[in-house]
Amino acid sequence: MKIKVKGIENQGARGKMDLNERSMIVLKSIIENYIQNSEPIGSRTLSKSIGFKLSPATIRNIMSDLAESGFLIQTHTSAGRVPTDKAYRFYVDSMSKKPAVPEQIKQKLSPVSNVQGTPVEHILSKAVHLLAELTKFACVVSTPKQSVSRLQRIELIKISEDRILVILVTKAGVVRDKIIFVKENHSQEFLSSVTSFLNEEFKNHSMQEIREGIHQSIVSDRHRYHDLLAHAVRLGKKAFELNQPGEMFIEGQMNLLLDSHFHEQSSVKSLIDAFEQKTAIMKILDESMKNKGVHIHIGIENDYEHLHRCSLITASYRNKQNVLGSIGVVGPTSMDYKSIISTVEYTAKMLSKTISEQSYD
Amino acid sequence: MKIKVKGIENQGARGKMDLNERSMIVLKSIIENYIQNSEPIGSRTLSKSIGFKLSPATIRNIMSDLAESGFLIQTHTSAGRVPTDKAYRFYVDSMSKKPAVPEQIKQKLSPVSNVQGTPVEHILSKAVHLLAELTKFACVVSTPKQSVSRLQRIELIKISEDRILVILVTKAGVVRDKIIFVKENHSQEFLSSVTSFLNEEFKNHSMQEIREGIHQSIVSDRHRYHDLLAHAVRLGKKAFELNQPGEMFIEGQMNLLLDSHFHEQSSVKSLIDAFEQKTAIMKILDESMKNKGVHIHIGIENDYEHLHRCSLITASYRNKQNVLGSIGVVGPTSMDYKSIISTVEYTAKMLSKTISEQSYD
DNA sequence: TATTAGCACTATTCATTAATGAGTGCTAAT
DNA sequence: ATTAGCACTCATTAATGAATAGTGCTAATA
Repeated sequence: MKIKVKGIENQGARGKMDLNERSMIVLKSIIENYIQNSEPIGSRTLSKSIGFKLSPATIRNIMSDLAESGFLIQTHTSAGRVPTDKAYRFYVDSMSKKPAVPEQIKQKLSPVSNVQGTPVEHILSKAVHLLAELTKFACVVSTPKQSVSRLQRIELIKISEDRILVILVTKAGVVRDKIIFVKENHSQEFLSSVTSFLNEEFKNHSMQEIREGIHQSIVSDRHRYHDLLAHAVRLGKKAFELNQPGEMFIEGQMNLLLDSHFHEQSSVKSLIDAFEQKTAIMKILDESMKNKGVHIHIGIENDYEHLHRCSLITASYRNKQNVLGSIGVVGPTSMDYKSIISTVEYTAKMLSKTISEQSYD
Repeated sequence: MKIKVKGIENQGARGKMDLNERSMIVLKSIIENYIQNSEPIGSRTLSKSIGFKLSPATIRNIMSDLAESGFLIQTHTSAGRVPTDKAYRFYVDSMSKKPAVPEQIKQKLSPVSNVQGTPVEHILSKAVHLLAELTKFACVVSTPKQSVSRLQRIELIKISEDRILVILVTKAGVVRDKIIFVKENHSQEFLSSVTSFLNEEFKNHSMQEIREGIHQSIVSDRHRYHDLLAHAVRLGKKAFELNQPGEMFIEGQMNLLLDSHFHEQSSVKSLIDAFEQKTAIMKILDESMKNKGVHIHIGIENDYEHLHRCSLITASYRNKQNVLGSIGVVGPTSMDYKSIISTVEYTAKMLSKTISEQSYD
């Protein structure tokens, strides 16, 4: 969005400008100043810092209007005005195209692609760690959802008489393991048969499909296997049971404490709660997987009350086939949206690239 | 350590007591009070709260002596006196036998044993989470050291032409995976041969041994395998290469912020650094694996400067065969050592029990 | 000789006050 | 429509003083 303004930088000529657009510029200046300095700017200072000539008094009028429309609030009479969540929303919505990611940031994120060959979890944790370091806020990333990823391979390993170690490898490159307890003492050979049966049968199917279809599929194949069948059904059901809820890595929580906006005791407590009980943030990350691009949740827009003073910037990452999870930043509503958004976007892109390259299809 | 004191609770008869022992009691009272209330206690108040009759003036003399011997410091004249790290050290060293773990705490930790069948990492993360919840401090746990654990099984799975997924299962029940890149395009069948060869050869050996002995062992077996050999050596070397440095889970960092002792800006910053760069804490956890029992590091005793205002209580956990890692609490030097120590000890015990039960030997 | 009472002294904390200053709102002039 | 000027508000800061909690020292005491 380009705003045309006549007479800028020209003291003498006062160009005609649409009031609306002018107040937008003022609003943006206020927001940007607040983002930078974390304290309200006065009409006088603003008048000086703004690009074109406008007296403090005029700016006061504009500010007054903006306050009336809900873009600004005063904490008390005669205090500077501070942007509301509505203002931030306007700001990000009307944001000119995201700026290019600075070379410096790209460089600092480059280690993400240097951890190829390591488990996906390591890549994620590397990425979220770097992102936290760069943004100086708290960052989160969700691990790939098991349900959507497709099976690459299953292994059943006999551990003891009554325990079998199940290893699931998904196309996305995620390895999950669990132990299942069985009553019968199967031989390793028998398990190998079941293993190859399950692999043949279910390779390339999503976990969800497998779980839903495990009965039908096996039943229809009845003629090929005999005593194997009953056991395979049982083992298979157990093996594919969803055991792990979505996980989430958090990094840089402490960063938030250094941020001036969270110095008040009450909001610190809120944040602790929000991170303690991870569900709310997890939900936002999940939501973010449904659509492409960067998602922005500003303060009060968040359903969860403890996050009302935070903004979340999230973006999903994927391999060639599926959206796997998402990564995001949790910071104060007055964060520097411009740079954070592009940094998150870039990180997600890097992540997708790295993971795709070592995905198994 | 039992201290015999005559005349306690008896105003009239002033029993003879060794001055030293009496001052110990005073010191302990001061420490315990400070642990509880986080603020210095005055001679007058102490005189009232102490078990036996002793005037404020006498207590002042004793306190003065204690200060001279380095057990107490005054932040400034006419402020109450506060225990030094030396005092805490005395306190924990002279502590009477650890109190039994309260039933309530046992109950709250019981979920640790309810996660059997899940990966070891989950058990650890559950334990450290609960510990943080109970102690209200930050808690850490190190994942099992790869080097000491012994091999249960290795699997090589062909992923693509040039990539092989290696899955290592240790006796301790830890599953590790990594991808290795190869130049030759091996068939899955060939990999199976290598797999069984490696399994036969190395099962029950520690990773360290395997890594060190992989040459000799294979060479001495030369007669049994032919072309397999060269590849097996290469693959084996790659597969067993140490790829992951010890990991560590952290929980409840935020708890520290609510603690009154860390409210000063400076010490918060220190803590952030300490957790950011995990090596120092990791080192203490590693150290703790060398000896049995609970380890206590008080403030200045820590090598790492950022931890000078913290105490760490750690204990190792193990399976039937090996010490695997350790778990610990990071809190202010004025923590309630009595209860924290026994809680950490109990948690480590629970952890050992749970992990032993699902270990593979 | 060890303990205690009493008193002088000191430093923190808290509430009050006054000065300062940044900022707005309104009105009249341009 | 814009601006200058002025009155007013409220937060922040520093200074003041009273109250408080604490020690150190000395002389009296058991």
